[in-house]
Amino acid sequence: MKDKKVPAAVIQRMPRYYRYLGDLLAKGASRVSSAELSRRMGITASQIRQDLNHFGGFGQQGYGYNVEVLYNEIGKILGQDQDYNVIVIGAGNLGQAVSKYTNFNKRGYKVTALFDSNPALAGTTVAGYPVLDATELGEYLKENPTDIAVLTIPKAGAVETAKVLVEGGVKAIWNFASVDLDLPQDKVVVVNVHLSDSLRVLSYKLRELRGQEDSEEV
Amino acid sequence: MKDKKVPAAVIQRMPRYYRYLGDLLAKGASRVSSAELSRRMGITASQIRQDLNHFGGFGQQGYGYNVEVLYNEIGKILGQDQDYNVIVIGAGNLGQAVSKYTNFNKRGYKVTALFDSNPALAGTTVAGYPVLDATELGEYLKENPTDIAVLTIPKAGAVETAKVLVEGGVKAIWNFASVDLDLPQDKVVVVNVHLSDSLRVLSYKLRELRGQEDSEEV
DNA sequence: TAGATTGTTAATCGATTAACAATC
DNA sequence: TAGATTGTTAATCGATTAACAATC
Repeated sequence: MKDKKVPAAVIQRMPRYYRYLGDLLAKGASRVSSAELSRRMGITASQIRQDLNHFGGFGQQGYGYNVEVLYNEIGKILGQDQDYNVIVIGAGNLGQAVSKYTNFNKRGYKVTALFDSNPALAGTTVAGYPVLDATELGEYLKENPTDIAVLTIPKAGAVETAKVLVEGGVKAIWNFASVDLDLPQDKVVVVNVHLSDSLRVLSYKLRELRGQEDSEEV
Repeated sequence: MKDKKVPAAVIQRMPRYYRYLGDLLAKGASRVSSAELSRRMGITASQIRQDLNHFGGFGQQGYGYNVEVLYNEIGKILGQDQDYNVIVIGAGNLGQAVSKYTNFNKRGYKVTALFDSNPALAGTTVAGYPVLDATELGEYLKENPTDIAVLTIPKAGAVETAKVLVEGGVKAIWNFASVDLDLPQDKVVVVNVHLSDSLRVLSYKLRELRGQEDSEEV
């Protein structure tokens, strides 16, 4: 039951715990030990216990963890017990895919509108959500408090648009643009999904793997 | 010019260096010091030099780094000097978005086909690429050597499909399915893009930010 | 040559793992 | 009660930062 700042590495692992516990729950498991979870997830039991204890003592000596309780507790930690108003900036391929992503809409993330700078798209709908003109963004945010914005526009306009979002009171940006936004940390949180970075890491690893294969062929 | 295994954290940072150097190059900068890059990127100059020296001594004392040389060197490290045959598994929203993603097709990643388990989609095309029936995957791979597969199907079928990919000689999987694949590391490399995990981290941070705001309002 | 900046070694910091007393 | 397993402290490991000699 500590309260120091939780390390980023720990936070990154929480959704993975959440997934594995969800799977166990779906299987009807009622309890799980850190040792059992360790085997399934391929990380040490020690790390699991350390990680969880950043947030509280959810287990019980001699018993382990109640799967449902732990699942729900982690859900709360990850804000899965709340609803969010979401707008999607950019009605291109990626913006549309995110808007339509069903798992996304199911779980409390409520898309209210998309925005695009292409005037031809304004007035259309995507998966039933209205597409508005990008110039209306600031005005829209005044009337429609929004928790999360998904940025799926090219990097050229991303930094500028992000400022409008922050001024409009958006508190969280899910950034798919290939650029680092550099916004005031006390006003807004950002999580980057740099797909091209990710693909380059994959390409690095692929080359590395092939290098190993070659050296074994001697 | 060492050759120990490069830490994962370093590899994750390489694409970011690559982006910043690309920007500098576009601006016409010919040289850059680690101190200058440090200021721009918000990380220490020491870390930059340490990171780069995992791969080689690309700089010159008293001068710094030649932007173009360093950009190209990192490009090689990240496999950006090669072409890749790519297939996309799942012709849903995400699969289509990835297939159409222009930045992706521009840079040596050549989509050859999509696969979908929905027979209604087989025979159609997405952005000019043929959509084939998922049952043809194994056969296709025999005749069409493929470097990279992009997995954009629901987690239910992902593990099974991944096995077919590995058997078919695919060496790299870009995994968008919300599941950990657990494949033989000497046969295939995997990079995960767990979007729902990413969104949960954003939700965690949002809650954290709001908690700070509240405590300041006292 | 003098100044600048790297490459690399050494020091520090933080994260992971191990160990074990507490306790269900 | 005896066995199991947590929560937590201590030990280890690895990554980041600092310092500086090498050198362009």
